[in-house]
Amino acid sequence: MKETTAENGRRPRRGHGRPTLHDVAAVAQVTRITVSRYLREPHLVAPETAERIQAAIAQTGYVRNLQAGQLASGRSRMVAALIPNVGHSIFGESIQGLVDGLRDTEYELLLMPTGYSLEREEAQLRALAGWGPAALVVTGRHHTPGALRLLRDAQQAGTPVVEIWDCSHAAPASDGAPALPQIGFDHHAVGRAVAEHLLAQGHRSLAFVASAVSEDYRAGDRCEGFVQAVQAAGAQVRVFRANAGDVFDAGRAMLGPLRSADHGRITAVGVANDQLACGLLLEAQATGLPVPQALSVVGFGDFPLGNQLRPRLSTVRPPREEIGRATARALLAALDAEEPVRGCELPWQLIDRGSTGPVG
Amino acid sequence: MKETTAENGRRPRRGHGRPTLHDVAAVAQVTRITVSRYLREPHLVAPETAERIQAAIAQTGYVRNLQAGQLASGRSRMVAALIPNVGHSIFGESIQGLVDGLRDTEYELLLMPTGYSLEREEAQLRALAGWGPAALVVTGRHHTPGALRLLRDAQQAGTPVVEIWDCSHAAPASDGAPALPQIGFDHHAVGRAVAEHLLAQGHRSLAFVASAVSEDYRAGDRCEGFVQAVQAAGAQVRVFRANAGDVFDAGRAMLGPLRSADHGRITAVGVANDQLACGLLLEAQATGLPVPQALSVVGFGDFPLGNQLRPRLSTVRPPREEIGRATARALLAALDAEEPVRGCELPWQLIDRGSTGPVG
DNA sequence: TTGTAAGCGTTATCAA
DNA sequence: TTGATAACGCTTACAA
Repeated sequence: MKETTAENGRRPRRGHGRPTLHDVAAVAQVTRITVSRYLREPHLVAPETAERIQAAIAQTGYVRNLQAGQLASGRSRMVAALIPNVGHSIFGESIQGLVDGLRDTEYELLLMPTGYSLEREEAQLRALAGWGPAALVVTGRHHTPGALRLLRDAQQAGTPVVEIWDCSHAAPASDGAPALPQIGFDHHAVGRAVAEHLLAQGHRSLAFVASAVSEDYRAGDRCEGFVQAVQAAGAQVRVFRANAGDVFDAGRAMLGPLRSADHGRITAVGVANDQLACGLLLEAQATGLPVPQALSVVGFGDFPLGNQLRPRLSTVRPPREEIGRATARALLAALDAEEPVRGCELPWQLIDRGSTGPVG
Repeated sequence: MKETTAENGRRPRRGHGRPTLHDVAAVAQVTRITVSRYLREPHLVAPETAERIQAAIAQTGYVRNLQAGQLASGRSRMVAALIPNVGHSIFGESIQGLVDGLRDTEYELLLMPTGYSLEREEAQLRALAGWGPAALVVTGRHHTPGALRLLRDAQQAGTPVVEIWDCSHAAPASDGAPALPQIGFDHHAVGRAVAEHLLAQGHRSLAFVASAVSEDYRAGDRCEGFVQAVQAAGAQVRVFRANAGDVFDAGRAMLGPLRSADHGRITAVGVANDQLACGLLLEAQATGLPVPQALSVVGFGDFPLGNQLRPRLSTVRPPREEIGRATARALLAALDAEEPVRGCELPWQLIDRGSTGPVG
């Protein structure tokens, strides 16, 4: 049975009624501080004492109160990560990497979905401030001015802060403040690479299918990079924006407009993500349009489905899981050294499969 | 500029050096408790005082320390949810529902992925105990004995606890303890319904493709229900287990064994999930096997892709998002009333599309 | 409507 | 190796 501070089994007016350090100390016949020390630095406690304390903990069913510990020490063990959509497979693997990297450390991961809304991100950050997280992870480099202020404040107070899934070589913010550390890759470069790959195959009239989620700024960067590379090469490019709703249906629905635009001259298309691209491929299949003979398609994300369709979808494989792992490593290092996070650029890969080919 | 407690700008030996209630109170020329009261119950503070406090908060840049508040009040505002795989679309929507349901309340959601491992679940619960969460959400009704003890202890201490994604009418645990409240549906019944649907179409030789994730007990329940219903009808049934690895490939790889088993007599198959089922459909498409003429296929999950293939995949639509919403509602009600969570069974739906048909 | 006193359960600091 | 003391920042109970 548990020994509780309260006389009867009911919950006391204050506190939770569960055993505290005090209860354990009483049973082990030492003082609270010795028990606390045993929990934090067992080697500083005499073996016999440690044994008594161990027994007392088991007997009382004591559970350490992390809240109180954090208040007293001023250190938090909570790493907060703000992710647009935790259910999205692409972020799911990064989260998995973060979780794996943080496992067996003293830190816990607090995940908050922002639903691709910068306003929600700011609100979450504000709520988070009261929890005093040990470190902050946000997605992307776009934030509201308020959110940016919160992030900078946290950083200046010594909290490691990092932006993931992005790595921009663009100029720093207009206010001259240094950019936050980033762990990810340059989406603009991805867009350029996709375009250059298609241009090298002889395509001169291209298109990009943008995401329906206008606040997916990373997809926006890829689109921009694509467009700039095409224009730099003196070729034609048009941008289409996918509809909201079922993403496969949205992809399917793009085929018609793509075919009829520019008098049917478009021969290659970059797509914001693999799901849209798969929709496009499925529709091409259904209507008998030969891919890549009539239209080359490149997606983004390397979702498993793309490799199942015929032709297989050419795509870009982002370092999905590695972003999470690298973030965990960088955070732990920063926490340990009491330094800012050291950001890094991670490699992505253009995978040329059956859905792309030379003009003709 | 910020007013800090510390004289210089550096971090003090203890504390975080940020403004506290005390600093705000000094500026507003009241005592701490009045500021605290203003934050919790503004209507109990005189309008003029409130105004001064408001200004003082803005001036100092004060952020409430939730940790300290929780320690003092003995109440936590953290709802913890243990989910097998946050990146899985099926759980993603439930999480979204939970988030939506908890938004604009005083509670925060702490998400922890367990990776379908019961051991990890127990470890997470143990770590969580030190945080004193306000409520606990776990996935499914299967837990290690240790985890079950932690859940029961929490429940008895007044913490709302709920199992989601399951709703079993099976007998309670062998130790006679009452089952934990559940919000979800009966997977056994889903398996039975799928089998009965196929039996009603005249199929007499059936199969079930089980998940490669053996710790997905809910898929196991569906399999069991399927098998029992077939056997109860006096028909034949075989169970195949999918390979690990790419889930589409695993589904594809099942077609051969399914066709060759039982001298090629199997005419209908239930599948653990839609991804496997889509793999099966893609392979049938690739090998020219007519579906449903030669083989009827029913999946589970109603993933968007199933509706894109031809024929469209028949499936079961689980109340994905509704589970999250209902959980949030039930938790808030339980927290409010200081009662155990009221579980509930949610409806699912068998969706008959093109991949199933009568024998022949 | 505001204030005083006394914690909440832990840890940092320094002394023994 | 152990302990006494004083925080950490906030809230409850009760008094004025």
